[in-house]
Amino acid sequence: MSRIYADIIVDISQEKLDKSFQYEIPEELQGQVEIGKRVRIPFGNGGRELTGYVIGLSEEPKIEPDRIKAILAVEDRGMEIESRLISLAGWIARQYGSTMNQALKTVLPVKEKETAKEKRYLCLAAPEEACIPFLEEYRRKHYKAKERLLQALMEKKTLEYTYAAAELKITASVIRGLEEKGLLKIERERDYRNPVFKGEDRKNLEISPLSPAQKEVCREIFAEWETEHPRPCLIKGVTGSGKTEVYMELITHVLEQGQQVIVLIPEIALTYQNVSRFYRRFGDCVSLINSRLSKGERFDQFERAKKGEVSIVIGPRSALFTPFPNLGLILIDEEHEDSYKSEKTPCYHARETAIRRGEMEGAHVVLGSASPSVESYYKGKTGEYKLLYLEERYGGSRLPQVFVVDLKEELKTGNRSMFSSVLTEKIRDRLQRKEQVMLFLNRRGYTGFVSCRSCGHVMKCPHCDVSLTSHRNGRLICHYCGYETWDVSKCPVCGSPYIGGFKAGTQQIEVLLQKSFPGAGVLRMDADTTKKKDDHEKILAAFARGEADILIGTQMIVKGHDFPNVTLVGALAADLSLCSEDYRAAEKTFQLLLQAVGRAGRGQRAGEAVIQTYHPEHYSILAAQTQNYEDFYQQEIRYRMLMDYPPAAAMAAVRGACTDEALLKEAMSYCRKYVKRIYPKEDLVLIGPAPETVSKVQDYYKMVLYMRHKDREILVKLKDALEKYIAVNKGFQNIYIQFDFNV
DNA sequence: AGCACGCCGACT
DNA sequence: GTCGGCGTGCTC
Repeated sequence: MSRIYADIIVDISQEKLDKSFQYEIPEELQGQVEIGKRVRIPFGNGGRELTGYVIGLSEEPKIEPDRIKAILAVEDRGMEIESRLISLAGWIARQYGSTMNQALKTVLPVKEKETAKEKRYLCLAAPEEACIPFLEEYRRKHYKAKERLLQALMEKKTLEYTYAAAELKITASVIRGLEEKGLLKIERERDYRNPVFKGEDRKNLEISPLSPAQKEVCREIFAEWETEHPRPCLIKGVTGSGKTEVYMELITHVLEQGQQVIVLIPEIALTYQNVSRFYRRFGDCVSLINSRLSKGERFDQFERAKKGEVSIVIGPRSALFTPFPNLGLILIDEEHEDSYKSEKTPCYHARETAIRRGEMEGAHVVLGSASPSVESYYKGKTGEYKLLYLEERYGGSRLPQVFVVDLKEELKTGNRSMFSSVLTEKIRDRLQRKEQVMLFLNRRGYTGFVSCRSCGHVMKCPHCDVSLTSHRNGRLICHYCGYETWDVSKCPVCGSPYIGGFKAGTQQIEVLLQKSFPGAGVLRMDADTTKKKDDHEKILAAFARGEADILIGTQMIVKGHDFPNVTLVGALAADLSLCSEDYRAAEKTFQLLLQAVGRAGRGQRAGEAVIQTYHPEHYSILAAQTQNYEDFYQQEIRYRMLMDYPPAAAMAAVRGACTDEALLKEAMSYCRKYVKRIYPKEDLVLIGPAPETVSKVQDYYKMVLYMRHKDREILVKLKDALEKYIAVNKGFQNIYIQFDFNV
């Protein structure tokens, strides 16, 4: 009879134990040990007892069977919700190519409990005079580590444990030595945490009745929920159509069933102003999670959720893992926002993961956006999601009027400045009327593409249809496939010498503005002026109070806040993101422009927007001008299908990092060769390896290999195989490989 | 993380 | 020789 072994992750708070261990299941625990269960296990030589998580069951012992120890006990405290989250972690690890340990850490804040709650400090336990003889003794005996530690302790009195370990290279045995001499004490300090939520005045609670359109959307969603296999619902609702009222109605319905709700909002929109409506409507059962919360505070919120003290959690991406015992609904607002995709391994996408969690726990998923991501809208159109429209703006506010300025024409008339004549004129007009202006410089993805200022031609890769990036060595490089060519001094299309990178920052614009409009109050918002956490809000608040006439900034300024007195929005160079080297460039450009344009004239006054571009004929610009999402989508999906980009096919990235460039290059090309060897069929497209957009970070060179295939499962299998290949190959020892399934 | 093991300088 | 610190590697 073959034995069954349990694969167990020992202690997820320990980075170094990032692998699973096999344990025997003793007779009396047979049947109790399942995936996701918490178990007590012996670990290490000292017979140390630890808690582990069962992540799998296997029949084959991986090491000699006599070295395998047995599970001591199953913790039944390990509630159902945790085991569900652990299976979700399993899915994340598989889907996004991370280790189980990394996935568990993303999903379970539980284990951070110890570290966040109890910070360990090393404290000097003897008076300084008493230490000096020891210090001298250590110096004499060349006990370098002890000397180092004691010296530091005498200077600072207390040290953080982790700091001592990392910076002073102190090991546990050294600390024990000093402790025995009575020179040092380890203090565990509890982080006392205050509750986040202060009671909100609910007296002025008024529930506005739903409009017929809103009612209809709710009715359709409820009808979908009644079906046997409810699909995720996608509400495409223009700004001002009252999506929030619909959300409220859905939430109320779910709460009435005794279930709980998770509301995801992009981090940037997670302001008090935005969530206070939820407090007013639902009161104390609402809990807010944001990145300003410490890990401990976040843990407390999760704990409250588990105990049933709250039933609505509002937060960013990470709030998705709130351990509600009976989750009924996950709402994702502004579902197209890219902050829903994690940039750390596992690079999970909150939308996909929410849908998975919904399936597993029988919770509904509702997505909302004024301009859904191409992927989601595609799924809506093909029936994978239920698509609902909320197109009518109430309050009758009008769409802003949008002017598109061709910068090529401006150049022809001799205007080489950042401001077209139309925009200059309109700014002057607003200043006179004491209305406000927002100028938006889209620098996302700007990495030095090369374009002709005369005809607008952009140097593109002949293989990938993305912009080439100019490098200091005088070469133009494609970051998708590595194609290289010489930089040009003349436009290959029209012969104009006005070809080069677009170089302008918000700072230069500020200077230019002050020159052109002396006396105008200008506020600038970019990475420089928002270094501290609150700077962002402070600038916006100052602008809202009318302390400046013009606000210039990067994409930060177009998200979130409404300014009723803003009647003009200018997008200074809409192309900057259009020409980034990313197949999503058009989508991102359209999204940003649509949002920017939407900032104009939110109050009673009619708004205007000016889009300056070198590509007035590009569909993303045209669609932004008419503010027509449908037009944009039709063009974009055609392009994606034609080029086999998602959602037509799945893409995965293999990202490598190494301090040795040559070694990295070789290793990455081996990856490519290996993948090609085990999957030689033509339907797999390999792109690269090529340097990453930012090709060197802190002495680490970075390269990426893209894999594209119709079937995501194939990519997952290839990733698994590649992972094994990398693990057994000595040549990969100093190379960090990361997988990203959501390119 | 915690523990054992083995290397190497210092001192009997 | 031996004592003991300190780095390294392993834990199913």
